[in-house]
Amino acid sequence: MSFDAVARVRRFNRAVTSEVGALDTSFLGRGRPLGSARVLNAIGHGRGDVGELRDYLGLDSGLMSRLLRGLEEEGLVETVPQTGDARRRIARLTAAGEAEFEAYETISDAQAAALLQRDPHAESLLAAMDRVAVALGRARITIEEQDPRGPAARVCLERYYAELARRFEQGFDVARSRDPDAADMVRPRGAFLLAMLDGGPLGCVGLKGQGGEMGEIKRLWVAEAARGFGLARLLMQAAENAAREIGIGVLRLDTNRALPEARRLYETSGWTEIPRFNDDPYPDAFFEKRF
Amino acid sequence: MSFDAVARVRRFNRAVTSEVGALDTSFLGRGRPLGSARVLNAIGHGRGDVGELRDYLGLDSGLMSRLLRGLEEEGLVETVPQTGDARRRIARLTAAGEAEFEAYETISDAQAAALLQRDPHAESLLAAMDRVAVALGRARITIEEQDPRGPAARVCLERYYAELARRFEQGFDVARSRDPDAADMVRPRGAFLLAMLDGGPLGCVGLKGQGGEMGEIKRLWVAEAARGFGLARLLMQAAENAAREIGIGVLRLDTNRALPEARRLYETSGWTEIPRFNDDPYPDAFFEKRF
DNA sequence: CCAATTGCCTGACTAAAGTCAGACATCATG
DNA sequence: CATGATGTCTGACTTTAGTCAGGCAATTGG
Repeated sequence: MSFDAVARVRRFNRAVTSEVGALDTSFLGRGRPLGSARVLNAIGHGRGDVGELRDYLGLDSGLMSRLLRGLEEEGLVETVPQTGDARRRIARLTAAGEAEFEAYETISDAQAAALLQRDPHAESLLAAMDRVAVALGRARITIEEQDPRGPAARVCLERYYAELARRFEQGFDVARSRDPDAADMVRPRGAFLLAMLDGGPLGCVGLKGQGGEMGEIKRLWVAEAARGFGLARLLMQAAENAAREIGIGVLRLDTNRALPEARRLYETSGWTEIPRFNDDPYPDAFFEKRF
Repeated sequence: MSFDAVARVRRFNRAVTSEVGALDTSFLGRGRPLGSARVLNAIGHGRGDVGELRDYLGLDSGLMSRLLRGLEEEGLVETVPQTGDARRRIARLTAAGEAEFEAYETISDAQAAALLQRDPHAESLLAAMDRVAVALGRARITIEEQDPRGPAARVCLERYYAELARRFEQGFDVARSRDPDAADMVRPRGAFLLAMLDGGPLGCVGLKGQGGEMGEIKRLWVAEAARGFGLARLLMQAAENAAREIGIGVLRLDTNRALPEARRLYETSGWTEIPRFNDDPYPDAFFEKRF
């Protein structure tokens, strides 16, 4: 590694600290101390369990309790005992709290949008941010099953199609391809899996079923920023597990020579090449796996 | 811009905040409140002037004064009146302060190194971090004249050569090229300019003189993360200004078709193509500018 | 040389953040 | 059903951070 690698990381830290600090102080603009604001936001983002909150924010139990009570007195939060274990408490936003939370979200969104706006090449900035987020948050990546028509899935699919269009010599048009029916990638027939980090998608794979024991893998894609971490393998694993649950015993897929990394993945994870099994104009290689 | 651009920025913010927070709390591990630690580090990084310090850290003058005195009592810092204006004061580290500062630096460096180490593709992570740092710190980029044999310059040149090797079909070997003598790129004969952000280089350009009114532009390079912001143009402008100061009235340069963005820059900033004027094996296009 | 300004310092605050010991209710278990 | 463990809350702190009004010395500009 070149001498200055560490210096480059530290330059990054410096640049980012001042930006993050700016966000913090802008939170103060709403007349609430940072601590309370952080608690309110964490609750708004779905962290209800008081213990989990304390853990996430790294606060002492006494301080946590006091902050919560402060928010309660403002009428922004209410806490109820957890059903099943009344020692634990769950905090949730009241209507007023929801409104206040939205105000903070608006501030954050506006700052993010402003940053993108003042950059002449926002797309490359976003890609770089994704890359950094993955490096820092790798441990938090999870595989989730979601509807292929949901927003996160749609983002993945759009980016997947765009990438195919870039990489195939003849371009790519979804309409000409054998686009699987969404219903075939939802239980009970199939499944659609997403790799998620902090609420946003990083990759996807579709398991298309037809009710029988045959299934097909479709739409395997990983965001460029998240490549090289074995995510594709994880997604495929999850898809195979789903197939097993659904009762599918034979999986097929098609691919193209313009995607050598995909081919390598299949070849090293138990797939065998078979003759063409469809008339889709794009693929030129076909694989099968039984289990 | 796709629907989720803002969401991606916010995911980045979240990932980075926890990392930065971790650094902050690790600073606390040395038993000093964050405020004092920040002052100590700012001084260590060469920010001596008390007013500048206050400005940089965004602190009230009273608080600043108190923090400084605290550090003085610990024997880490001493302040002396500025020669010329005894109202202003300059803070500098004592030997003990230097040692303490180094300890903080070591913590930061170790965290940075650990981050790189646990990433399977550190080079791409660094590139992404550079890209983000540029986006956030664009306003802080400056053009500085430095020795072409200094560390920052050497980093640039190495990356420049590596890029030529990647982009030229026949590769690139400095030894075979007309490598300018460093002394020709230092005053009084020439100059070497760097685009700097937060102490690290983002690009460079060499102005090679021979004592006469002819000069040559060499080694124009901008880090990939900083392209598209007009840095090359700024560097060229600075080189021309330096040429004017030195008494150079005619500038030449050579380039290669494998670098179309360079060619475009020359064509749109007053350069005219001329016949080959040297026998370097790599260039295939030659330009001149008079002023 | 006098008045206004500048740069830093001090004292006297307030607010926020963080700590710690114990109280209290609830839960799990033998 | 007694016992210990768990999760949250309360009260009584200390430490940091931040604010504001003046004070003092040095400097600047008539």
